[in-house]
Amino acid sequence: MTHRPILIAGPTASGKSALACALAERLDGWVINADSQQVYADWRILTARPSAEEEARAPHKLYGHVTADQSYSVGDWTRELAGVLSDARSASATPIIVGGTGLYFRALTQGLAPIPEISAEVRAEAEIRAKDPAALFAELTARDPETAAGIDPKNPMRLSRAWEVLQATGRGLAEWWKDAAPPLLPPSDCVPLRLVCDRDWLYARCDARFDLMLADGALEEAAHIAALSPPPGAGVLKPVGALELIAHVRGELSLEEAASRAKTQTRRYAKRQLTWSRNQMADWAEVDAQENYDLEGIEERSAISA
RNA sequence: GCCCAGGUAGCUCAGUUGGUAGAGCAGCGGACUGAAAAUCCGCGUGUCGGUGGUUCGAAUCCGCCCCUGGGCA
Repeated sequence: MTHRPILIAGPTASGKSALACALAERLDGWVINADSQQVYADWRILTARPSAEEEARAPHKLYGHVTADQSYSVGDWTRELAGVLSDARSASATPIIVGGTGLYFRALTQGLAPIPEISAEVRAEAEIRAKDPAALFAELTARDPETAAGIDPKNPMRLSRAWEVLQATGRGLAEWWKDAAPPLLPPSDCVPLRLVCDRDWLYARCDARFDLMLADGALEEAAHIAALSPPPGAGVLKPVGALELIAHVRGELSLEEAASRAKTQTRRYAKRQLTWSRNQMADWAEVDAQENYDLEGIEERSAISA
């Protein structure tokens, strides 16, 4: 490998996959997915996975390899990524990690606590308890005040996670975090880039892209998923627009209404990504998504000086 | 042309007997440690159609005008 790994974080519909592909071609690299939804095999169009043409131009890893009945988490991703990075090293390929999931990038560059997998029984119990956030927060405050102090008292998912870890391992999250493993890729060992762009420009692209998804067969994908009848809350139902399109396929929502809601959800998602990027990745180098990419400049930054 | 109902936030609307206005959605800001395209927190952003009048004071009452929808011709 003659180049350091390149990290490309950007909001949905910002054109980051195209940038990654162009860089991979230029540097003999691999495009590696850092998007929590593009891992699902059954969603290609709705999750805006790289096209077949792009996949033919450079190797793409960790895309579409998770089946609809599987769950997937940042832990799964981090473990799989370790293997891919190792393979890339053997193949002398430059890893180009691209995606929109801020949490995945955080785990990658800052490390993840070695918390064991929690059993389905405990997780189910935690989910039930989280339906009463106030009570669960009170219990956590009593049993694990250090973790509770750092948790949003009204956020059921965060409370549920804190409780399940405490219940299953006997240790609180705050304790576990103190054992965080060193990051797979410290920022000093890679080139972290974040795409920035004008808000109106991005929103217009989100809207236009959803219409393209419909034209490309997103409804057929939704019909396929609907036929699998995944349980409510399944990971495969998480992509923006999934529930709306499935509702339309089932005749519960007009296409116009489904599309309108999905576009709104997409904009809200993009906004959250921008907030994360602006505040959590403030020290990453900015790349303007609206201008022609300076591939040469990025290559130079990535080059390992002898 | 006449009659009726409406013109209040980006949208849909609320606004009691006159005291310069508030909900939902959208939008904006923020959080985020194994569901993260998830989940959660915070913030009204306004010539109350226009204009003249009554009044200490008008989104609110009166006159005229403009616009929209419906009805009658």
